Amino acid sequence: MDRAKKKKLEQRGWTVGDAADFLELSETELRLVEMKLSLSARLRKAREKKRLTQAELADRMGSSQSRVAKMEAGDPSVSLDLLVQGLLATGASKREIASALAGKKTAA
Amino acid sequence: MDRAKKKKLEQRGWTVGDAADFLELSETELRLVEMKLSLSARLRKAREKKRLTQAELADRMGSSQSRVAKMEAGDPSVSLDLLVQGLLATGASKREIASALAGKKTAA
DNA sequence: TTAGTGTATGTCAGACTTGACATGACCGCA
DNA sequence: TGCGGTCATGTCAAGTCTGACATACACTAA
Repeated sequence: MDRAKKKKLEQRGWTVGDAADFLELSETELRLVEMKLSLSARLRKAREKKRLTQAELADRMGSSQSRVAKMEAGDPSVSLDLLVQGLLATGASKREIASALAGKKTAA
Repeated sequence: MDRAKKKKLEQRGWTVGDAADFLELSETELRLVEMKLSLSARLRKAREKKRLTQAELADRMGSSQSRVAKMEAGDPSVSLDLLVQGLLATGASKREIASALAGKKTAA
């Protein structure tokens, strides 16, 4: 399955850059990882702009500080769902989330 | 939240937590669900445009016909991750996915 | 130093998601 | 009428993700 490959990648900690030697990590998977990284970067910016601590944001979304840290760190154990929930919890709009997902520059 | 809207969602199998004290959380939940529904609608359009059957798309993404059906049906058991992977498998770009996520009309 | 605040990282049981399968409904066609 | 192709829905073992916790690190102030 595709999943085995993905897991292999994840064990190397998102070696997104040059997975060339790493079997054909499908183009799709790379794009998905890129999106996640874009969102996690945006999440940190959004949280800092709101001057929230990780613990405060965690509280807002019913999660924990450690998971928020992982979200912002782009940890492979974090789903797209959770990243989006995190951004929503900072008050981001769908449009803002979409823009982050597309990889646009942080406007703030 | 709008009663009719909620009912509609529940008919599709989504359970929307509705305690008054969790109003804010429900609001973000709702937005998340809206995004998923937008993406699933877009997925069906993208697949049909490419003239792929559910089984063919499933094959492309290493999944199964039944799961693709659930994706397009907006089944709650389908994650955002999987929907995005599905769209990527149809050849959609990040920008197109972002646009779908934001709820824009299908432009193409 | 010690204390306080904020963040990072590893672990794990329990909850959730997944692919696969079975099965049924629908449609067009011979 | 049956047949082949497509899609929908339910189920479930196996796999993944999650919140919580413990702990460590960085920095600041007393």
